[in-house]
Amino acid sequence: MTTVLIVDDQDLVRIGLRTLIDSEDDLTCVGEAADGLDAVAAARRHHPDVILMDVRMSGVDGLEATRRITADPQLATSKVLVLTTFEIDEYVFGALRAGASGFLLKDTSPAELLRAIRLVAEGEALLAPSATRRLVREFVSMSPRTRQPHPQLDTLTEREREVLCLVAEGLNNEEIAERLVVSPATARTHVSRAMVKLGARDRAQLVVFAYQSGLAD
Amino acid sequence: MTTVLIVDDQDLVRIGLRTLIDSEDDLTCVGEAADGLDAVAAARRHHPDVILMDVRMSGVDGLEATRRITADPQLATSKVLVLTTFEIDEYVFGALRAGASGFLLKDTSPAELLRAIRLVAEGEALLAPSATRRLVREFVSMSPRTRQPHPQLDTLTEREREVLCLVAEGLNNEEIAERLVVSPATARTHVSRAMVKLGARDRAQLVVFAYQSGLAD
DNA sequence: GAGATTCTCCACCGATTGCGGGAGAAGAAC
DNA sequence: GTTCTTCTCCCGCAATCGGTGGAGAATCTC
Repeated sequence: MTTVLIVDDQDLVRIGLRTLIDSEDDLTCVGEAADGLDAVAAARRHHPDVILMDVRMSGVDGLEATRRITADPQLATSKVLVLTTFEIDEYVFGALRAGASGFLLKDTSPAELLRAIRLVAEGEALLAPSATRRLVREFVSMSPRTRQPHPQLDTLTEREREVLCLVAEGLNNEEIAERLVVSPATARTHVSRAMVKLGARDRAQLVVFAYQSGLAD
Repeated sequence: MTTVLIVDDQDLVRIGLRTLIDSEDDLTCVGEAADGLDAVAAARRHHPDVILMDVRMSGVDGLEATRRITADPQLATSKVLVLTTFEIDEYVFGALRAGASGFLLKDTSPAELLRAIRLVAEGEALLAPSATRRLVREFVSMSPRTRQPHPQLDTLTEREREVLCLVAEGLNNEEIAERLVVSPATARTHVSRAMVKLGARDRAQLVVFAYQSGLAD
């Protein structure tokens, strides 16, 4: 039997969800909460398998409550499924960063919602399709491969790129020389060439370039 | 009517998918391809709404084919739904970075697959639950908020943090002074203090710190 | 073999930088 | 009122740094 905690500040929504859940043989609603503080307390009391969490609530909101719940080692077995009327990037990403296992809109069909509860209880994750789209878009834009390396990087020789990496670690010329087992003069030459090619005045600007081009992380 | 292109190197899989799709009133299979090159050619010929794409194929694989298709402005209306037997991070993330709108496993139920095709055709995204979990985990670990700022950042005064940001832009002391409308001597003092507090020897090391602490991007 | 590229090293010079130390003014905290 | 913090500014010194020019050796290309 999968136990569910319902968190929503609207009585009607809670009643509807409870009715839906209790009508299923394998699901049971073990509690309700109307705000974030209640939610955390109820979660500690009941240790539900799944917590249906609304976002917009007075006082401690759903995202903060989710953070507190997922941060609590005692509640590691409780999964949070965020359920909201509004689909905003901030909500979607905030919920996932807060540790939510799922994100659905309230206009989801009852069948979908029940399926989501079961999936989340099994440890899987599930997002509304539009939320998935947002997440994917964000993921792609965050991906390092999207950040194509500056074309100027190709003008550097192999050795110069190597030196650039070391500069980006904060090493001075002497340390670079040690690492590469060359004379300090050589290290300086490479650094100088890299600066000319990349239009940098400083080694500091080299570091900036290295990070922004994705050479360093 | 939603048009579908099936790409898979196994005849049996293509036959099964075609039968499934053509049995639906609102879906029709307009073509098949057995490898990546065929897939791109067939897509250009038929402009399908949705392309079911296998990953593992000889020659040009599904991910590369997906990249070529999504990179083609002529094929902007075609959505790619990746369908594979193996769920590997590399496949999931690679598919999304390549521009896929969906990622499903071949053990998905026919009903789910059909639903996914319709959702993708509508411009939504859909992932297998386990793929969603991987994506969410990756997303959270990539998120800047996870990368908590170094505690040493708090030891800096407001002004010093400000100066640090400018150093991280590659500015020298004089330029920093101009920006903040103070004398170069003041800028140098702030930079020096920041270096002492952060244990940096160079302004280059300051830049490294700024990027790694998330102060700069 | 000639030419191009790359990696290696050196010398010199001026400029910026980092370091130490000092100091005044304004505001907050006690 | 005193103390603390922060922001502001200055001087001098040694070190590193960046710029310029030159040069030998190895490798690869044509």
